[in-house]
Amino acid sequence: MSEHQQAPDLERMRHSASHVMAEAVQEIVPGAKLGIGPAIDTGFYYDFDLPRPLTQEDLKAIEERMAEIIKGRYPFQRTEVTREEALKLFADQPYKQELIRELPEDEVISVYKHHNFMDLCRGPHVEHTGQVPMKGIKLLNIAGAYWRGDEKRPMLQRIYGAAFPNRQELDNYIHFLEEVERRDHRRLGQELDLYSMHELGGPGLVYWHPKGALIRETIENFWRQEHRKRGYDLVYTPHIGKLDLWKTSGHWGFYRESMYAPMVVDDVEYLLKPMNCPFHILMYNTRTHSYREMPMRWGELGTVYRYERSGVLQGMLRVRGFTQDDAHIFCRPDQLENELVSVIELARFMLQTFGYKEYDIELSVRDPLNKAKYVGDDASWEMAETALVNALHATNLAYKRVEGEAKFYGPAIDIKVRDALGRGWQGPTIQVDFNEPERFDVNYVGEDGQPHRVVMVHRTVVGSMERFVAGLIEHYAGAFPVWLAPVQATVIPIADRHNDYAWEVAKRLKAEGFRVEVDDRSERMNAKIRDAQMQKVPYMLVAGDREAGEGTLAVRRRDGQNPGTISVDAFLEMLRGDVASKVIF
RNA sequence: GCCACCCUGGCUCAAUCGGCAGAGCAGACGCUUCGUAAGCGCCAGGUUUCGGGUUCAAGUCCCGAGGGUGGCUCCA
Repeated sequence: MSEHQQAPDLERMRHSASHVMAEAVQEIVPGAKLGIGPAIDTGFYYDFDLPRPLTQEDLKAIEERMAEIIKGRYPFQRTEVTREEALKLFADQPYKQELIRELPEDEVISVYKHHNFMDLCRGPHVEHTGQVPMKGIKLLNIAGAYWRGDEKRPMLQRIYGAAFPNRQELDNYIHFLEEVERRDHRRLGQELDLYSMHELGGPGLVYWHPKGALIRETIENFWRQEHRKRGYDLVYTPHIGKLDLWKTSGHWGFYRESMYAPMVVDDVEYLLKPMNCPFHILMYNTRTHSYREMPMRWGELGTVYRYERSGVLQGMLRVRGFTQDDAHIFCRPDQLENELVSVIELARFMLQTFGYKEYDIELSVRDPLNKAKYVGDDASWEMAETALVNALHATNLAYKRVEGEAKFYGPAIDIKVRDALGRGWQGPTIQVDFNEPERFDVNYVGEDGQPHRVVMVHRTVVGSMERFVAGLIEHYAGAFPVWLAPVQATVIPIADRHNDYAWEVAKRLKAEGFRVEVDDRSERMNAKIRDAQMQKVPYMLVAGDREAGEGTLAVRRRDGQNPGTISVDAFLEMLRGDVASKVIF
C-alpha cells in the first residue's frame, strides 16, 4: 500500500495495464481522447475525454475486452520518434499534442504500441500484454478529474483500476477496501449513535449526540489536564471579530476565500473566526510583558468556521465548523527551539496514548514559485524554517521537506499519523509565526528595558475534535478503549428476577464514576449480549441466580477474552486499571 | 465549485414496461423468564427529499433546487 516501495516490475505491469485498458476504452467508446494513464499505489488509472459519460456497465465491457487483449499476448513495441513525427502520430489527440509540445528540447520522445493501440509514453512496459495478470485486475470506479489537475481546464473521465500480481493479492486489497468501509466513521457514527448532520441544519455542521459528546468530553478533559501539567494556561475567546481585526492579521488578504461573508452589526462588519490566533494576540497585548514571563502558553479549544467547497465535505473529517485544540506560545527567540521540542514531545505523547504508533513527519515550507500567497519577508521565513529544522534534529526525528504546504503566515511541522489500517491522517501541526507578531506589534520588555519582538508558535496536537474523533472511530473500528467508551459496561440480568441485583451492581459502579447501563428489557440474555456486542460495549456483565446469590458477575469482554465470574469488587478494580492505563483492546 | 452517480417509514432495502407503495430491523403493546451474538405474536409508522412539468395515470419519464456518495481541485 506504500508508494515508496513499489517494485519496478509491479509498476511496469500496472502501467501496461493502463495501456491495455485505454485500448479497450477506445474500442468501446469511439472518439475517445486520451489524457494520461499512470501507475499508482494500488494499480493504475487513465483519463479520457469521451463523447458520453461512462457507466458501470461500461466498466464490465471494458474489463472483458481487456481480458481478450491480454490473451492475445501482443508485444509492447517501443519506437523513438522526432517531435514532428510524434505530433503527426497523435494528430487527433489534442491532449497528447499538448504534452508533446511541452517536452523539453533534448528529450527523447518515445511511443509504445501494442496490438492496435499506440501511446506517447516514456515506458518501460512489460514484454507483451500476456504479462498483465487479468486475475489481479479489477476496474473500480469512474471519477471526474481535471486535465492536468487544473480546475480551469476540461474535466476528463478517469477510470481507476486495482492491479496486483495475482488473484490473491487483489483479493487482499478488496478485503482492505471492505474493511475501510466497515470502519467508516459515517456508518459507525450512525450505528453507535455518536453524531449526525442535517440537511435542514446545513452541510458540514456536526451535531454531537450524547455518546459522541461523551467521547469528546473525555478527550478534552484529558487534553486540559495534560496541558496544565506542561505549563499551559487555558483561555476562551469570542466567535466573531471585527473585519478590521482580520485585515490587521492578514487573514482578510490571504485567507478570505475560506471565510464567511461579513455580517453587519451596528453598521460595522464582523467576521466569523476561521482561526483563534488574532484573539489570543489581542489578549496578550492588553498589558506589557516582561522577558521573565516568557514563554506564555495559551491554549483554547476554539471553535472556528471555515468555508469549504461543497464537494470536499466528508462526514466529520472535513466540515465547515470545528473545534481546534489550539494553543499559541509567545516566547523569546532564544526559547523557541526548546518550546518546539516540548510541543513535539507533547504531540508524540498524545498520539501514543490513543494508540497511534507510527507517524510520518513533514516539514511544510513555502512554494518557492508562488511567494505572493504568503505574508512576510524571506528572512523571517528562513528564520522560522531553521528553528523548526533545529527542533526536529534535537528530537532525532526523520522528516520529509514538502514545498507549498506551509500556512500563509509561516512554515510548519505537520505530523501524519498512521491508523490501524496503515492509512495516513493529518495529525498535530506546529507552526512558527514571525509575521503576526509584526503586524500586531507583539512585544515583551527585555533585560535591557527595551521592547523586543515576540516569536509566536501556533500548534494543535489533535487537530480538531471532529477530525480526531472521526479518525479514532476508524482506528478503533468503533470499539473505543474503556477510558473513552461512552458505555463502559452493560449489566445483563438473565431473567426479570435479577433486575434488582443488576441495578444494585450498576449503582455501585456508577457511584465510582463509571458509565454503566442495565439492559432490563424482557428479552433473552442472548439478545442482550448481541445488542451490547454490536454497540461495542467493552464489558458485558451477566447476572443470574448464581451471581446474585454470591455477589459476583459473569464478565464477558467484547473481544472474547473473558475474565470469567468475579466479585463486583474485583470487577471494579479491573475497570479502574483499564481507565488508569488507558489500555486498548 | 467541477464530473458522474444516488435520495422510498427511524435504519437497511423491495416495488416487472409508467398501472393499488411493500418487507426486515428498530419502536409501542402483549405473551415468554430464558446462562454468553437475534424467543413468539400483534399494532403503529409514507405528501416516495423539495418545487415545477409530461401523461388517463409518475416512486418510476423531463426540468430546476437541496442533500449525499466516489473522484478532481483545496484543507484541521
